[in-house]
Amino acid sequence: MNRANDGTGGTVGTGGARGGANLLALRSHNTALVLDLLRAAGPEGVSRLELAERTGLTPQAVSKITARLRADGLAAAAGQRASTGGKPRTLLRLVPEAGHAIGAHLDRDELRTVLVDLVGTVVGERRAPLDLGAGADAVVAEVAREAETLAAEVPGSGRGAGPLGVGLFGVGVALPGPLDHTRGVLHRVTGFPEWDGFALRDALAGRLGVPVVVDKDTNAAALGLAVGGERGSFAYLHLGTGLGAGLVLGGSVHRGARTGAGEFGHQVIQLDGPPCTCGARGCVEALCLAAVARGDLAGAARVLGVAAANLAALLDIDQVLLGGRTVAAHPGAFVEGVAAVLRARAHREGDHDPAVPVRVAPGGLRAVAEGAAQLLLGPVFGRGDR
Amino acid sequence: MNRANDGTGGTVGTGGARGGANLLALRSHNTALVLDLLRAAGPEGVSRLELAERTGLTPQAVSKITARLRADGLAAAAGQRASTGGKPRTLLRLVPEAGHAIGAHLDRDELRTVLVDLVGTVVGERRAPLDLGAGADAVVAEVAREAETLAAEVPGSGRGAGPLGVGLFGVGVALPGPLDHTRGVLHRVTGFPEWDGFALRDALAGRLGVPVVVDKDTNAAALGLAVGGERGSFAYLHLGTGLGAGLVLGGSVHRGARTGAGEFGHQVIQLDGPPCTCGARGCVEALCLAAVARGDLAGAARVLGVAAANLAALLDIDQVLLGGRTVAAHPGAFVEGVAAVLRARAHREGDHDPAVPVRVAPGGLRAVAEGAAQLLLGPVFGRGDR
DNA sequence: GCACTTTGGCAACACCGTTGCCAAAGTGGA
DNA sequence: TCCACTTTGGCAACGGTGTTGCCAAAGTGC
Repeated sequence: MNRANDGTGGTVGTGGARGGANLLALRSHNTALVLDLLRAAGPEGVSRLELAERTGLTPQAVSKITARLRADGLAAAAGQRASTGGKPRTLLRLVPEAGHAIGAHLDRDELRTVLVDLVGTVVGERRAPLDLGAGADAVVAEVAREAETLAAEVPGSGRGAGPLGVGLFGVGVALPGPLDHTRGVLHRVTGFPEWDGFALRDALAGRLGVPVVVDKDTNAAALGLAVGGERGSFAYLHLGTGLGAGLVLGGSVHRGARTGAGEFGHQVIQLDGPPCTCGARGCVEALCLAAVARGDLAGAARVLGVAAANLAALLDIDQVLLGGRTVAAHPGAFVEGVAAVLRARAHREGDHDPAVPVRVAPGGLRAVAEGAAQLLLGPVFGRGDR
Repeated sequence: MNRANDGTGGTVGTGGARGGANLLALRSHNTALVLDLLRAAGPEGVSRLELAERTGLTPQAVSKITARLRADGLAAAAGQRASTGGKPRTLLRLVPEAGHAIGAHLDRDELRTVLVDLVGTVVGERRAPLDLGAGADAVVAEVAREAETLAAEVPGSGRGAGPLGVGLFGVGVALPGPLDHTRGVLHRVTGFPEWDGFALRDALAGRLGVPVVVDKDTNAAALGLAVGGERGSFAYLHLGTGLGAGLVLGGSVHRGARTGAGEFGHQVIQLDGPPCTCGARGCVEALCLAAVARGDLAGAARVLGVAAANLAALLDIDQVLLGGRTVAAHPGAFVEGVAAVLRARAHREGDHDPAVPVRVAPGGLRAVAEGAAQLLLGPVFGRGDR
């Protein structure tokens, strides 16, 4: 009967101004909070009282919210906890099949698409070669074809399916390069000027008949990690054919006003250093990739570490996560090299704070595609834009 | 009768978890939104319908909220707009005398305190020499004395005055160096080890009997600028005896989990560059101050510009604001030097985006003290932590 | 003087989380 | 086996939010 999320996201107030909130927005907010905790709890489930404690809501409010979710088929009972002297707590879990989303990762030469259920589990995956030079129409057609093939696996789905509770939420598309996340328009695709200003979101949405969201690959990966359980604030550093970053501050992806945030590769860390393809001198990307090219992994990691330490100090983040093909090829060398720089910086500046931890981002080469799917699922759990 | 803000700030849910919202939180949120627009409108005022349009609330909701504010004495009628064929719109404005806050700026050798009214106008100011070496008790006593002298100017105020509608909201204290904003504890005061771990907030609050908030000088200045009308996201770069930054992202100050964000002076921009006092090499602060010391203002500005361009690219901010004694001494040279680097970077990376604008921050040497007062006033207008 | 437009308050309403209450479902001791 | 006790969680009533429908008030313009 009830809708857990009607898609309006509360009162509108379009534009830059902060918006007023009404009762509908209040309900969506609290419902999203509960859904987020249900998802985080996994198949074991959580009790109502635990949800109440962790949201700050009263137990009765949680009961009302979870009753709606159960009526909508989004949540279900999952056994009960051991008694502590009274009636045992009933555990609730999210129903994974209650919704799905598709994530598409347009890499330089490969298209990777995944079908993800409501809890974020990948339940379908496809890979296909990609040729951006074939033109926008051909690429859009190819992405649509792959998405439709995957979508056919969703029970009761198909084009035009409802937004929630059954079928497909939509398709998230992640790709490198500057673009406008809010409008879904590409600014520039390096090496393929015919893509400049292409309205990818509308083209794909018009063809598929489901919502489409477009974002930078690094932002998608960062969102996927944030939804996947990484807490607090962190930076996802992606080292592949280029170098970029996705920033998560306070649990939300920071994109900046023009989706330009995370421009990490062209951070200058060597005044008057070697020239970069961007025109500047001493960019991390140029220094790092040059070191990789000559086989100097320690040098590449050190350079990356210096830039990561700059970022960590500037934003006071909780951890640094590394990903991308180049990192995947030599994970140990990069993690240790970057961590060494962060340790040195922390010890020099004061004894109070421990060094920012560095890890390889979970998810591997599928992280971007999974994150792309979270562009649609995230808002359901309150992980939308900010 | 009614309280526009009861200080609880909605449901608690202390800790890192995102909190649930109840009706009280909803009301505070919308009330803060309306208050913020009233403050931004200035003495001319705004009409109810304009408030409704800009918040996304219905006119009737705005009427209810403004009726409460008028009953509380926070808002009042301010004439009416010209008719457009019907009943003319009644204009509403904030009552400046409805509340005050004190801001204290503990600089290296000077204590500057300001008394600010509800709309942010400075209505009192004091300056006194400061000697951090005199010990915590002496400094706390001195700050308390200055604050009490200023507070005496508030009609109907005094110690223990109510939090809203009459008297003093509290005292905001801004000072350099690492500290814990949430607990009001100093970590380290460069050159004065006896201050390590001093609970400044509690010491001062206990003595004055009003709420006290402590923050870094750069964060306070950035908050003051954000409340003072600077829109969107920006960085405030403070170049005085040291170099630091305050970051405003999406209208709110970004402090990071440990109030460490804005560590800008020790961004490394020259690998294996000259050693810095922090132990690292090639920090902007060392490079920039060395250039200033040898009279090379263009060089100092260029170095600052490189670091500013890194920051602007990483966070996709809307503008860069410069402040601090060194900038105040040579504003033209720094603004132009930094702007030149940002222009060059923008043109190299693409033709779409114009360069990030650079300006001298308004407020001058009083900006930090004014911002410190906003540490108390800001939350009333929804500009609290995030 | 009258028709019309526009503002903004009053009253009724739907619905949010909250509170008070109590049935259901367990434990543990007699 | 019974009973006192603890704990869970649903039902009902409640206060208070923004919303809707309605209309008096206050202007303009013919």
